[in-house]
Amino acid sequence: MAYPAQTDYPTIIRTAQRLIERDGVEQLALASLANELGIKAPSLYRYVANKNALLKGVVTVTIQQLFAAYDQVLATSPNDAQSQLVAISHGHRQFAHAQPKNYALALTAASPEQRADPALLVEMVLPIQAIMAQISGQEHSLAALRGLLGLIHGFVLLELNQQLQRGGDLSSAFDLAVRSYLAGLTTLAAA
Amino acid sequence: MAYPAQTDYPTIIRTAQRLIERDGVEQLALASLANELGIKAPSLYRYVANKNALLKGVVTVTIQQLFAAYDQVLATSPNDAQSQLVAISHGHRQFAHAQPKNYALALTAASPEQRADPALLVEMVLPIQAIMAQISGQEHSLAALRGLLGLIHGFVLLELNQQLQRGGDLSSAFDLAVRSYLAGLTTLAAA
DNA sequence: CCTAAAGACTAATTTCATTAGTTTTCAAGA
DNA sequence: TCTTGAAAACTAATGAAATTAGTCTTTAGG
Repeated sequence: MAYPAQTDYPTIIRTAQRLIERDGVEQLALASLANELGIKAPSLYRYVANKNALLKGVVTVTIQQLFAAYDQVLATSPNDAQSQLVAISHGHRQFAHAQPKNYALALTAASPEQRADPALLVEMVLPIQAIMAQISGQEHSLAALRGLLGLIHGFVLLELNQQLQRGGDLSSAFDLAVRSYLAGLTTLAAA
Repeated sequence: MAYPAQTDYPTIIRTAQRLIERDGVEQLALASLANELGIKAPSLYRYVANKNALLKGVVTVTIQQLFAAYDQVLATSPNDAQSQLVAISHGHRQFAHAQPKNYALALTAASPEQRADPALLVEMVLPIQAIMAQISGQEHSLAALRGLLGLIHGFVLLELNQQLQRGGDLSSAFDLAVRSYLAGLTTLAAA
């Protein structure tokens, strides 16, 4: 009905993501974001309820992008479960390295109000669980999946937080860790 | 010299830790902390350079407590490497559950200025690496250690961030994951 | 006693998020 | 064409927090 919008929700989220990746979340002020969009801070409130809601939006999009990356990986990797899980692990890690700030925000948001809807996570991880079941058996597939996600996520976070600074090839350490876990699963969980 | 101090650095850190655990970091205002200590906010600046430095102090102490817990565990567990690493893993997880807010802060502090000195981490983790070497061999001990810490840390963090909400026994899933990883290591890294 | 400096206080200042109230633009109906 | 109303933005104000500046108070040591 009136007044042409000078921005929109997707643009706001995308811009916030960009600023976060460039300067860190702590530096993200609504005024800077608005400025980047060519509007004033209060105008943002037409689109988001408050700053927490804005961050939750960013977090949600980031997680969707992560799982889109999963799909990419699956589309171009061998058909056996082992290869696929290894490929997904590396894809996950690469994603995190490509946008470390947003990745960390998405999965370790301090305030519950900034976290993504847990149901989203569940939905997106189901296909992976199916693959995992081929290795661990149905019975242990949820537990086994949790272990793998934990391993990937924890390793990557330690990297991103500069807590693995003693040198050595981190990519091959990661690869060894994932393969070891999967190898162990086949002997333990299948038994 | 003069004027009897109404507080001191250790007390400030301990009190901050308590408030963080009770209300979350986002809620920690210097005014509240000061109030809890019976002083006014500006007086805190006698003891810490700024809020980031305060948080870094909290983070450092939390990590020291975590590794003290490691020592506790090692003192009362069997002598074989496998048992010790499993015990440490569970001890780590229990520590995180006992003080989730401080744990998350300590290991995922957003701002680098709030993070603990990386050298501290290295120093404290060396004994664990020695144990790990018995399983993985010297050559792979650093990589293997990184995988285990990642696994533990990631699993716990997913739990704390409410991202493992689909039911099932998380303790046994954790146990399975750790044992699988260690089992896989013996076959892969030792080979 | 005096005094100097440590330690605490009050009173700004600054930076943000958020709210209130107002103005502008333009689509649609008279 | 003119009016109008509502969406979208703006300016100005409020309030919370961290931090800084400047001042007072206590007491150990001379």
